[in-house]
Amino acid sequence: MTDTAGKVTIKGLAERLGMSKASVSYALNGQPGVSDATRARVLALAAELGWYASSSARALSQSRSDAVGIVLARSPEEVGSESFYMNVLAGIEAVLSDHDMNLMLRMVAPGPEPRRDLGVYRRWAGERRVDGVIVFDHTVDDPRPSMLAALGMPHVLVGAAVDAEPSAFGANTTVDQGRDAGTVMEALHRLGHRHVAYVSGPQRLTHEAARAAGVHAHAARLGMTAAVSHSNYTADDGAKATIAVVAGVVPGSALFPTALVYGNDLMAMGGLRALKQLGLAVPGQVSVLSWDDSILCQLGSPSVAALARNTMDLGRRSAQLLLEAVAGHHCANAAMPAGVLQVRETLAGVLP
Amino acid sequence: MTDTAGKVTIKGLAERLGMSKASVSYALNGQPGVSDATRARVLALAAELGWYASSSARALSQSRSDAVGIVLARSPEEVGSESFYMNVLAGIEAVLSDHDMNLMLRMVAPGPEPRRDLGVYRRWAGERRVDGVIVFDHTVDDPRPSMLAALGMPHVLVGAAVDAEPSAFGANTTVDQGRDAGTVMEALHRLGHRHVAYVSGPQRLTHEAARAAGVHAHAARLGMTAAVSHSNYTADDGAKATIAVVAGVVPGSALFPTALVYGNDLMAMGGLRALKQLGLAVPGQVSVLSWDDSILCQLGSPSVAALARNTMDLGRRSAQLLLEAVAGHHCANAAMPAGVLQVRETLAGVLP
DNA sequence: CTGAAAGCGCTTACAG
DNA sequence: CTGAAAGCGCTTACAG
Repeated sequence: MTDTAGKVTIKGLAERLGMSKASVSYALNGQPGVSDATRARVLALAAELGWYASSSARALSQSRSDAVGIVLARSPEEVGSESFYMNVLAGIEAVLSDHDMNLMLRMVAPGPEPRRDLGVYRRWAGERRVDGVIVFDHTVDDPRPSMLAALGMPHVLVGAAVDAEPSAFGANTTVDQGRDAGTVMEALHRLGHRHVAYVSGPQRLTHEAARAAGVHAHAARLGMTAAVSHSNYTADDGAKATIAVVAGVVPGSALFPTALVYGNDLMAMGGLRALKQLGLAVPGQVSVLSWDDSILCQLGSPSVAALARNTMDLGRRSAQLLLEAVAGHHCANAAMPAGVLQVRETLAGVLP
Repeated sequence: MTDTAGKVTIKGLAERLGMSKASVSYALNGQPGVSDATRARVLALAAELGWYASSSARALSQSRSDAVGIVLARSPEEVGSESFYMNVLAGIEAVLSDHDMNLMLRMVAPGPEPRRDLGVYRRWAGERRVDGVIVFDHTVDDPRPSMLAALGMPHVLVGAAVDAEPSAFGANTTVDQGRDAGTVMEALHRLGHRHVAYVSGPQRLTHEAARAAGVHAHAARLGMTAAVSHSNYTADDGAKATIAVVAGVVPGSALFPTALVYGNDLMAMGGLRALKQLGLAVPGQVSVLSWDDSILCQLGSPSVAALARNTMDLGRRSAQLLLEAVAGHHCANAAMPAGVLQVRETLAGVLP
C-alpha cells in the first residue's frame, strides 16, 4: 500500500531510480545491458513497491498471452462426476503454474450439431487470448486438429490413439488402448471368462474405437467371444446398455456374458445397479470391470475392479508437450504407461 | 484464410475501407459517431476477414482483462472426486461466457501454512490479469477479503455465512446453514432419532462452524443430543471419525448415536464403509446422511440420504454478483434457497 | 553499460 | 459524421 495513486509502472520505477524505462525493463527481465549493481537496485525497488508487469502490455508487445486454453464439451454433470477431467486438469495446472502460465477454462454444451467449441477456438485465436490449447475427447474425423493448425494455434491431444500424428503445432500424449485391452482380456481369460461384453462410450471417440478393436482382436486371439455395444458415459446409459446386453440371455447358457466391461466408472456403477435389479449376482454370476478407475469404484459396494491409469500424469505430460509446442520446438508423441488392473470385489473367476 | 500475412487488425480494416482507425473502432464497438451505412460496411468486412479485437490491446487500453479468476486450494483428489466444485464452476462458466468473460483457473496445494493462494491473488492483481475473483471455502479469520479489498480487486464469496458483509468490492452468495441444520435435525427427530453425531469438515471453514452451531441449537430445541467432531473431507477421514464416534459405545445404549450426519459425500461413503466393518447395520442400527448430495450418494449401495442443493445455481448467482461488482455496482448478498432432503436407503426410523 | 524512440493494437477525447 | 493524435505499459532494436 505504498502508493495509492494508481499502479506502479515501469515508468514510475524509472523516474524514481533516475534511469530510462529500457534499463529498468532489461534489469527486470534478466536481460544483458545493465550492471549488476543497477539490476539489484531495480529489483529491490520493484519488490518494495510490489511491481508486476502488466499482463496486457507484455502480451501486446511480445505477442504472447502466457495462457493456455481448454474447452470442455461435455455436460457439467459428466465433467463433475467423472473425476477424470479434474485430475487431468490438476496435472496440467501443476506444470503450467510452474512455468508461470495461466489456464483458461471454458465449458460448452455438448450438443454435437452446431459445435460451439469450434467458435471458442476461433475466437481465442483471433483475440490472441491463449498461446495454445489442450484438446480433450479426440473423435473420429475430429475437425479440431486441422482447424487449429489453420489458425496457427499450437495444440496437444490428451490421450490420443497411438497412431495420432504429431504435427508442427504440437505432439500428443497417447494411450495404447489395444495394449490395455490385452491386459483386461487376458485377466478375464485367466479367470475362466470366455464371453465378454464391452459397454463402450460413444464410438465416435477414437479411444473407444481403439478399445473396441482391441477387445475384438484379443478375444479372437484368446479364443473368447466379445460383444461391444456403444452408449453414453452416464450411469443411466450404463444401466440401459446392461439390460440390453443380458436381457433374454439365460445365465449359464453359452451366450451369457460372464464379464461386463464398462467404458467408465459411471457406466459401471449404473450397470451394477441394473444387474442387482435383474437379480444377477456380482461377481457370482457376472464380473464387472471399469476401464477407468476412480473413487466411485473404490468406495462402491461392492467395490468395482478397474483399470487404473495415472491421470494426473497424463495432464502433466500433455501440458509439457504444449509448452514445447508454444516455444516452437518439435516433439515426439509421449506414450503413457500401461493401465494397471485393480482387482476388487466385482471381479471373480467363473465357476466350472 | 484470406490473409496469410499476419493477423488482420483495425489498421488493416481501415486501410481497405479507406477510413480512419477511429471510425472503424466506433463502428465495431457499436459506439455513436458513424453512419449506419458505414457501420454496416465495416462489420461486413470484419466478419469476412474474421477480425477479432486483440485481447491484450483492448485490455491495455481499457484496463479490463475480461477474465475472472478462481484459485482452488484443495488437493486435486478432493476437487476431482467431490463434484461440488465442478458443478459450481459449470454454473459460473455459463454466466461468464454469456457475458464474453473468460475463466482463469488455478489450483494450489492446500498446505495451510505458507498459503500460496494469497500470492496468486497478489500477482493477478499486479499483472491486472483478472477483473475479479470468486473465492471458495471461506474460513474463520479469512485473510482474503481484506487483502482483496486492499488490492482493489472485486470479489465474491461462494456460499458464505448469512452474516458475511457485502463490501464495496462485491456481495456474496450465502447459505443459511442454521436453517439447513433445522431441516436435517427435524427430519431425524421425526424419525425418532434422539442422539445424533455430526462428522464435520474442518472447523476453520465458516460454513462448518455455522453447521455445527445449527446442529447444537436445533438439538437443544428439539430435545436431542448432538455430538460434533471435526475431520477432513476425505473418505478415509470420514471412516476414522466414524470409528472414533461409535467405538466403545454399545449400540442401543442411551449414548449411542442412531444417526450419523457427514459434512460431505466422501466422508459419508467412508463412514458407511467403516460402519460395515464394525458390523453395524445401516439403516437398521444407524442412519447415515450426507450434507452434500452427489452421484456418489445416488449410486452408492446402499444409496445415501443427502441434503441436496442446487450447486450449478450457486455458481451462476456468484458469477452474476461478481459481474455486478466488476461493473462497479453495489449489490446485496444473494441468499441461496434451502437444501432439500433426499430420502434414500441409509435413512430410516428408530425402532422402539 | 545506458537512453531516446518506435512499435505492439486497440480506445477515446478532441478538433473539424 | 469523420480523422489525426495521444495514450494504455510494456519490449526491443538502435545509437551513443
